[in-house]
Amino acid sequence: MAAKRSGAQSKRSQRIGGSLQSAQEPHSEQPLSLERIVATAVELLDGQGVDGLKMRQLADRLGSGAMSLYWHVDNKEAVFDLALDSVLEYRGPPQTVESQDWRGEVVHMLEDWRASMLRHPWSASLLPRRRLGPNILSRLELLSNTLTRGGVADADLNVAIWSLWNYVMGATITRANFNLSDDDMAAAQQRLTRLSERYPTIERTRLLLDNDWDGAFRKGLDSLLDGLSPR
Amino acid sequence: MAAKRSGAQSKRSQRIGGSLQSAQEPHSEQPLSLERIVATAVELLDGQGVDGLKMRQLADRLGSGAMSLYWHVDNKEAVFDLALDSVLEYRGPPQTVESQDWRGEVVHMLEDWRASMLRHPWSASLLPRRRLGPNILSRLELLSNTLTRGGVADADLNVAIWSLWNYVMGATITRANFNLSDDDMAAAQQRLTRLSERYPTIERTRLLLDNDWDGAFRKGLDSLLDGLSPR
DNA sequence: GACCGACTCGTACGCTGTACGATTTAAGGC
DNA sequence: GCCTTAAATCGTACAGCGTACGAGTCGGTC
Repeated sequence: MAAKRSGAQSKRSQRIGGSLQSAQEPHSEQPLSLERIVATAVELLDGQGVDGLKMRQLADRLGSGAMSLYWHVDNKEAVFDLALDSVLEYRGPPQTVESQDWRGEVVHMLEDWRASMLRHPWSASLLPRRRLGPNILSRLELLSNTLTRGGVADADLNVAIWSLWNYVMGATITRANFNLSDDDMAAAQQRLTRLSERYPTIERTRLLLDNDWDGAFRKGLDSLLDGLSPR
Repeated sequence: MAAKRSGAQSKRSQRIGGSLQSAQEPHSEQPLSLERIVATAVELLDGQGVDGLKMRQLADRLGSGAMSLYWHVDNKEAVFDLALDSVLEYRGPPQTVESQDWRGEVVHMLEDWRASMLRHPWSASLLPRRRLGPNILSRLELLSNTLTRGGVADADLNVAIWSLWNYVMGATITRANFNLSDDDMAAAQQRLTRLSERYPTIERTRLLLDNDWDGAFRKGLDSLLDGLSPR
């Protein structure tokens, strides 16, 4: 008669810190642990996407029975929460960046944020729907500090933070879901030219085919920071 | 031997235009139709959210068997696509807005976009993952035109459009998923003060409790437009 | 030995989307 | 009237999902 633990998080709620890599050993005789579960879930999510993560498959990869997972984890939702947060750690700006350059630090952190999520495309669509984990809160705290250091008044701070958040989230979610294989590109091209008389302008500027996503992200971010900076 | 239709869209692919209201008659003897299916799907989505839409329940509401839906619709994904696009129609700016005020038109269209999605919160998280329907493309076309009229050069146009798109999507998705009941608010409050020494700045400015979402959206949008406007 | 908590997992249940094929209904042609 | 054909409906069935439940295993302590 094993008593399932009840509260917010199973007793195995240690820190999920940084060392979450693991080779792709399909099965192994190591004991189950939160760390292994989360790391393997991330692998699976990277490979199959959000809908591709099944508890049974996750257990298979770990060499265990499906129901064993539930000793370490409350339910599938919790797996998502943990996997998401584990992927969003931020190590801070490189040492070459001096603390004078607040704007550079903001850009660096946000580009790193976007890059982290694009490395795990499932994380982008997941993030807005879930409780903000410690790694996310840390990034917001850092952003808040840096902006303050840059001269943004307290009264304008929240608007600035949310504007940057909105921009980064929108850009990353859009990019992560725009997985353009060559076939897709061809299809989009065809579709567009077929509709060119109905949407002449966006066809002319090739809005949907413009694929310098990184550059566009950076430019838009610059514009937004221009608009937000104290004048 | 009924031949299921194959191609892109079942033969019932008429325009889904504007008149998509329907009272909440739980069952009725009217025949099934794409329009009724989509309208009822929207009702259900509004009430239960994305995960709450089940084909059986949808059929029940329509007073039909579950499998009857599949004559009109390829699969559940198609229901999502149709429901999403049906909700994003734009009727254009009011007549009081004169064509001089390009920036006002942009703001109006984008605020209407956000409002439409917040009226159907499921649509926000759905949009980035799906093919762009005609109503969305029309909005992009309009945006493109208006910006050009406002003096944005072709070379900067795509960056401007995507920046605005990113901002609006990020803001709307975030807002739509932040459904703060009073209980949630209380919980967040508690959680924050408990963590106040770890995240002092965002606690001080009450970032997560600031609930003037509409005002913040407008202010951030203004800043972004400031940054994007030709100097 | 007895006991106990930590942990694992086989089985089973209810629910999902939907393939398949039988059935009903509507519309013409004669 | 009756026959044929296509459009539309739906009952049944199946595989796959998350997970509740309870039995089973293991390694310490007394």
